[in-house]
Amino acid sequence: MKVASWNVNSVRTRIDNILEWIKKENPDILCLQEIKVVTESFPREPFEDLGYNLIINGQKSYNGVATLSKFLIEESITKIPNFDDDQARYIETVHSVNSKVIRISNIYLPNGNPYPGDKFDYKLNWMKALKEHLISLNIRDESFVLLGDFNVIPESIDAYDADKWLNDALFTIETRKEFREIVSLGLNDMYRAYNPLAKDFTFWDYQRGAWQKNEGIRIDHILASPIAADQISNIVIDKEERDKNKPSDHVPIIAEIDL
DNA sequence: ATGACTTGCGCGGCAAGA
Repeated sequence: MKVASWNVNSVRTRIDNILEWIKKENPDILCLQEIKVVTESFPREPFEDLGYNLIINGQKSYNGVATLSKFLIEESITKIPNFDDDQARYIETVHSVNSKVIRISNIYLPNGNPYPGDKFDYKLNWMKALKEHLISLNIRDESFVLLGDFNVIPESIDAYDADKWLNDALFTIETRKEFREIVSLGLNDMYRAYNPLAKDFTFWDYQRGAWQKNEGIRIDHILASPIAADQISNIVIDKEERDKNKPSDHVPIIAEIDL
């Protein structure tokens, strides 16, 4: 089955692109970030018509995440437990697939700029709360995938020019340290695992002709527990989507997972 | 280069993104 993540930068503005992409890729589970709409106004029907069950965690104007699944969603939560968050950035779901299960956390991790400042502190606190929650889950003992827009450039190879990002909240040493601590709980960066030396990106700014100059960064990730990693047989970044009319500034990342 | 895009909100021009 295909599990995908995509920061769509407004689900209502991007609806035609998303539906066209779904018809092309036919993902079984699709995790969206930055839907920029309240839950009640999410355009449910076109997705339900394509056979998806929906869990939506929306917010007015900013943020918001949605998880679409062709499978039965047995459990879902829309908050990181024990973390008081007034922004819609998390959905955790358990999907029942042919009598097997997979747990998926769909995240829109805070941007954190400007650095330093309150927004950066919020980002680090959010990451620490996520880490504490992942510790409480026994992710080493189940098929677990953590995916979404991390707003983290893990290593220098993940930016067109890392020197330009040294004091940015996406790449500061504190951000990368916290990311490593999350990975160290037993998660694998699947795109990097399959492409050890690739300088590939998932985001290109709308400004300065960044796409045309390939000045991108890799900040959308699919991390997998050991059991899930063994179930993943391929992972791709669909950069062609960035060339479409009225694109999101992020492109989808898709994993092939067979439970 | 102080900007440069794009979106939501809401109807003028910010805030936020990364």
